[in-house]
Amino acid sequence: MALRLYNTMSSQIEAFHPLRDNEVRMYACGPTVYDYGHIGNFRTFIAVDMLQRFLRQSGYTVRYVMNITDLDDKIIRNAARDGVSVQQYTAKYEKAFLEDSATIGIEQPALVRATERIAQMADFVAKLVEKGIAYRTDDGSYYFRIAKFPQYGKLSKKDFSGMLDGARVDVDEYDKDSARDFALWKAPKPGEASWDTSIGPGRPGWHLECSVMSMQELGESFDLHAGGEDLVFPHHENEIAQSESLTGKTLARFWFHVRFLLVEGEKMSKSLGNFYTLRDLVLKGHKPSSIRYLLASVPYRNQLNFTFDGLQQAAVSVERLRNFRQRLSAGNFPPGSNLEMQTLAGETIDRMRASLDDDLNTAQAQAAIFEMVRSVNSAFDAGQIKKDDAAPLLAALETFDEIFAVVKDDDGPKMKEVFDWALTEGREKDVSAELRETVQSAQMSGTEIQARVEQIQELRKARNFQASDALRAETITAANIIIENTKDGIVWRRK
RNA sequence: GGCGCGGUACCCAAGUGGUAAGGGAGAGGUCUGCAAAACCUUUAUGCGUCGGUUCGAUUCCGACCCGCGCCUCCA
Repeated sequence: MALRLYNTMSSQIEAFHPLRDNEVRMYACGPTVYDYGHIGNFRTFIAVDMLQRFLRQSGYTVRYVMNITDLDDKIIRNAARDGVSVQQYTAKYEKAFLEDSATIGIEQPALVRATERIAQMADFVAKLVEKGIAYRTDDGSYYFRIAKFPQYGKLSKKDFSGMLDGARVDVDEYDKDSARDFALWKAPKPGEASWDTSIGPGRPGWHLECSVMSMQELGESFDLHAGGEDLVFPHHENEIAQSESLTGKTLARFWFHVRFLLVEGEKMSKSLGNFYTLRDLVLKGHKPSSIRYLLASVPYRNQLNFTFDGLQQAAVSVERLRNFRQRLSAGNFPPGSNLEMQTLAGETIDRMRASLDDDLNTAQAQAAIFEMVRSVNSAFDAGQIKKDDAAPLLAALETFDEIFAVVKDDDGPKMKEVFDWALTEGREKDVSAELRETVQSAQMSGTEIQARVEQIQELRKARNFQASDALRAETITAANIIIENTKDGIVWRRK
C-alpha cells in the first residue's frame, strides 16, 4: 500500500509518486498576514501539516515551502488605519501566525515572503510580456491575457471558451483586453507601497507571488500544491496560467485542497458571531491539543462542523490517549513478553498507515489507535501486559502522534504564552477563569506537587483517609491536577 | 443559472453490493477505603425521502427535499 491522494486536477484519487525518487517538493499557499489566524485557516494548515508529517513518516524527504503574503489591499488599508508602516503591521501578524502555528502543533515549513521577491516577480512579468502573454496598459499595470492560455479553467473545471474570441468586455472600465484577464502587476497609486523595478514602478498582483516563489524554491515543476478550497479559483488557476504558459511544464502534479469548516453548523463569519481565532479559543480555556485533535479528526475533504461540544469531546479523547501513555510508561510489569501485544502493536501501525495512505483518512487512523488502547487496557486489567510489551505499544502510540501531535502534553506552557499575550495586549478581561486556572497549574512545580503527593501517600499508609482525602482535594484544586490512587501508588497529571 | 460536495444513533464521525468503525454522552455493572482511571454490558433491523436495478442496497441508478462550497483576490 502506498499513498493515494485526491487530485483536484483530475477529480480523482490517484497514486502519489514524487517526480524525483524519494524527495517530495510541496508548496502551500500561506496566510495573508493582516489579522490573527482563525480556526478555518488552521484547519487547512493542520491538514497540510499532517500530510507533510505522513510523507516523512513514509520515508520521503520533504521540502515544504509556504509563502507569507505580506502585501495586499487589506494590509495597506489596515496599516493606514492603525497609523503604522506596512512592515510593522505585517511583522506583528506574521509573528502571531508563526506562534499560533507552533501552538497548534504545526511544524514550520520553509517560509518565503512576497516583499522579498519583488524584483523576481517583475522579471517574471517581463518574460511573459516577451512571450506576448502579458501586456501593459496605459497606467503602467500589467495583465495576463488568458486568451493565450487555452487550458485556462482546467483546474476549476470552468469553461471560458466563450470569452477567448477576443470579445472586448467593458474595456473602458477595466482598461484591459478582456474582462477575465487578471492583474499581474498593479501600477502605483498615491499612498500605496510601490517598488521600482525592471518593468516600472508598482506592486505585484496576488497570484504572481506563488508562481515566482514556488518556481524559485521548488523548480518549474514540483509534486504537490496545497491550499484552502477557495483558492482553486481564481488563485490556483491563475498560478497555473502564469507558470505553465511561461515554462510549458506542469506546475504541480497534485493539487490538494482542504474543505472549509462550519462553526456550530453555519459558515463562520464575523456577522454571525461565530468567528474564532485560535487565540479566542485558548482565552476561553480550551487546550491547543483539543483544538488540533478536533480539526484533525475529520478527513480534510469532508466538511467539518466545529462545535464547542465537539471541542469538549476532543479534549476527553486526548485525555484518554494521555492516560494510556502514562499507564504504559509507569512500568511495574512482570518480566517477559506477550506475543499478542507485540502483534497488536504492529497491526495497529499497519492499520494507521493504511488509513492515512487512503487519502489521509484521519478518522480511521484514530479508530485504529483507540481500538488498540481498549485492547491493551483490557489486557492490563487482566495482568497480561509484560515488561517487554510496553516499548512496542508505546511505539505504536508514538507513530500515531508523529502525525496527530496531541499526546505529548505541552498545553500548559502554550496556554501561558497566550495568557501573557492577552496581558500585553490589554485584553485581560477576555481571559476566562479556565485559562487562569490552567496557567496557575503550570506554575506549581512538579517537585512541589510531588512533595504533596508523598504526604498524601504517608497519610494513606497510616490509614488516615480523612486527612489524605482532604489534602488530595486541596492539591487538586490548588494545582489544577488530577490525582489517582492506584495499587502501584499515586499518579498525578495536569488537567 | 453553471460546476462541485454532503445528509449515518442523543452529539461528533468512518465505512461497505451481503447486512453498520471509532470517540463523546446516557444507563447498568466490575474493580476500589473513597475518588479517579480502566474494563464489561447496553443505546441505529437502521444509514434524508420516494422509486428503480439486484437473490440482496445504507452502499449502484433516477427524481425530489435539505445543508454547504466555488463562480473576480475569504483557508
